[in-house]
Amino acid sequence: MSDTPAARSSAARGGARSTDLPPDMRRTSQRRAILQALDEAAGPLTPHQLLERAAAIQGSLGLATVYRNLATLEEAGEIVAVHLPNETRRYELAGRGHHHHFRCDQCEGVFELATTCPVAVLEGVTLPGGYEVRGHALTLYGVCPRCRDA
Amino acid sequence: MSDTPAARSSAARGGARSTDLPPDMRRTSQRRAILQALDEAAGPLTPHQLLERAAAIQGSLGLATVYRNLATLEEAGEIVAVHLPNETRRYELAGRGHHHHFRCDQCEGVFELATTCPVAVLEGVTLPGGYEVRGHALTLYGVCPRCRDA
DNA sequence: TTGAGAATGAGAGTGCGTTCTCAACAAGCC
DNA sequence: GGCTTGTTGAGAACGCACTCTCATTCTCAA
Repeated sequence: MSDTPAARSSAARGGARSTDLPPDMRRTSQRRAILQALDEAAGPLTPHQLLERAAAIQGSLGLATVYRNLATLEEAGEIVAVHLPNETRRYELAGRGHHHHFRCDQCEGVFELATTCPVAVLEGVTLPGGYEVRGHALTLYGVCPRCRDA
Repeated sequence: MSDTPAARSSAARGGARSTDLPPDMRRTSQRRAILQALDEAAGPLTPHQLLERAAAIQGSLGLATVYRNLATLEEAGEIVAVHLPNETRRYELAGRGHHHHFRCDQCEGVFELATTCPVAVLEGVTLPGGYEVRGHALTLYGVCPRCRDA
């Protein structure tokens, strides 16, 4: 647990990020648990994963609370939604810069990658056919280290 | 209509591809209309788009027929499903080789790209962290030529 | 031409992610 | 401590993509 991407990213930001809430937002235990779960994750989480992990931190909480807080926190710019092909929406903490995700074919987990983006070269380019590129979505698939070693 | 990607791809394959059905599959007018609609499209289509376009070719047909044929044709290897982030499943004719898609932010259309793949370099590579890459999904976003000129 | 059975169409049904409702609770200002 | 009001939890409700049902129609081998 000491060198997971989550542990590293948490350390890089100085730890107790989960208390950084906009001033007009009440600091409830549920909200803090949701942010803590996102902070400790190695990649973006689905609402159901978040429900599970936040419940492990906080006691128990309702699915409606998770959805409500995701909407509120996204609007406040604290978190961002992550869409992967053929997957339900996931969420991760905002402010992590441009990065992509890796999805393990075996455990179906999604992880944040630190690899430099191979698609950046196309940004702003007009492709043959006249398509003006303004953004991209890249997901890598394969086997995560945990599943390979298992 | 004479130089769309669809027209070009159709011409490249010699035209009346839509009659190439597996021998154990009955050649109904609905089935032919579905394949013709896919053949004439500039990119993958959703079941509803397909319903609309096949109906324009054939008269009218039911949504269940579209879904049933998509499943049958996919199983037969005639078509492939295309998953884009935050979009419902789309379908395109099989055998078009490795390519990616461009989604227009304005008209929300999805187009097939002929651009060489910038991610191929990562195929088979093990990334820092131990992630073994075995595949990828890339979608480019921006403005299509039609919307830019409009 | 005919008959078996594959395919169709319309609409009801299903599954799943997400949102709404409303009474009870709790954060935070006075 | 008391009060205001934002927040919560449980479950019903919703929306949408997709599948099933079944009577009818159509394809195609014999």
